[in-house]
Amino acid sequence: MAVESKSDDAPSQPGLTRQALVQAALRVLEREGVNGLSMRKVAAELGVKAASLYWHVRNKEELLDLLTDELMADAEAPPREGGWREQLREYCVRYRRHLLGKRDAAKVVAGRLVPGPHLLRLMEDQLGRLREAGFSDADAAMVNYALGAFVQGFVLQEQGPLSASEAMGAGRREVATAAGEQLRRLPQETFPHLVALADALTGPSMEDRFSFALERLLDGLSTLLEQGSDVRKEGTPDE
Amino acid sequence: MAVESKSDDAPSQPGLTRQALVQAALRVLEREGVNGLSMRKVAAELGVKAASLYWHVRNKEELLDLLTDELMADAEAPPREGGWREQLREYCVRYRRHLLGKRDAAKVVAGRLVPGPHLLRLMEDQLGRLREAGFSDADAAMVNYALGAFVQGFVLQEQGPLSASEAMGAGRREVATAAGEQLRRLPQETFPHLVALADALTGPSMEDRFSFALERLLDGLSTLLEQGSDVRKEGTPDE
DNA sequence: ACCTGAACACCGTTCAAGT
DNA sequence: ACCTGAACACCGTTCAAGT
Repeated sequence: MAVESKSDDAPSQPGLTRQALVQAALRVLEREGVNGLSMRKVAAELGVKAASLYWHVRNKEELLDLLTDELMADAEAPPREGGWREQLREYCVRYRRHLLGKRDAAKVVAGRLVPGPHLLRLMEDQLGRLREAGFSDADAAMVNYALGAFVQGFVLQEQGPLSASEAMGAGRREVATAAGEQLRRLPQETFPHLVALADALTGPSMEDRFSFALERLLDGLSTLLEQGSDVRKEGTPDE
Repeated sequence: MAVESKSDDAPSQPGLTRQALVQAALRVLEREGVNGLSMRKVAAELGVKAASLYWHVRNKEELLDLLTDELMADAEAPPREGGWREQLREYCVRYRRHLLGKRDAAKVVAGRLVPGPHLLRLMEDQLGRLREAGFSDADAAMVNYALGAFVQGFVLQEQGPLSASEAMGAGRREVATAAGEQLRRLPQETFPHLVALADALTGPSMEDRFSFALERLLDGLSTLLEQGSDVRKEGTPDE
């Protein structure tokens, strides 16, 4: 029963830690992108063989879960200044910038709902502000989810290559104007709107598109708050 | 110079077509999911070796681009009934259902902006309705993009495993209530809101979350339409 | 308890060679 | 023009074996 007979003086904790794995994964991600992020490379980054990782982590999925939370480690909540609208806007703008700042972050995070400790910290803060703003508990929870999904979904489009196969080789602007050309060349009779709106469709930057959608969403939340959150009923739209 | 000397009576076009590749890819996707979708399996599905595919397609990315459009082939625009709001709502609801109906569709489509012919058809239709509803050209284009990104982003969360590593083995409801338990167990002092809103956060179904976000967005579009689309200015929020 | 060697069953892609 | 064989350089994961 004397299981702990190892009387080494130095703690000499196992060379590998879950934390170390995640940090290594983070470096590999930054250096090689999500497609280059392999268990073998993470192991190599730690001077160890791939099989070793499986002692600390069930599989790659679990490592990606941990990595997802680590990506949120240095995300910051906005200052508590201005109304709820400014604060929520800043939340989304910062979250977007944060994801854009880490290579392929959206692709790692997307569709991964596991809330790690770092994300919980941010949720706690945002939920507090939503309740203070007057949102009901149910609405606050919904808004919190909606904003997260919104930003993640948006950045995912933004971070993926614009035109897939021809991502490298041409700048974003060039690809966009080329797409505009293509739309304008469509047959007028069957695609009148696409032809007419070619510029409007391909002109705006990702930043523009994000702001647009964000302001619409915030307007929608304004409406919700004005109505009082329990007056609303399904099936009674405005027409 | 007599290049076409093949005088076979039957057209006997090359056994492989891009169309055939895409159809095979679609079947593999449905059968094995996005993780099982490999060039080798697609080739096998066609009774051919993997190397052959590269005659018809630059690489896997290009095949995925084609597949993305094929996934939209049987998507249907909603009936032209009711106001713009009902129609846009139906658009989003149907798009979501359509993606949910095809295995891992969101994961294939997500972040792939290349608009193929099938998507163009839908865009043309939706842009027409947006203009009729009174949206400016610039706004119509933005709304079209925003709705697409919104639904895709949402379904991506929905289609991915709820809790990553433990996706299989427990139903969605079970995982959710377990998550609720976990939230309720957090330290009250540091996470008062998470504890208080544990039910509100984990209770609602994905359907509920989608509807909520969608109605908020539609409310925001209402506001835009009422204001007149060029009155709005940046930097003059409601406080 | 923690790490390795070696293997298994896969990948995407290229390219000379066949027809 | 279209397809194959064979190879290259990888994957994630398992598991007996080492220490």
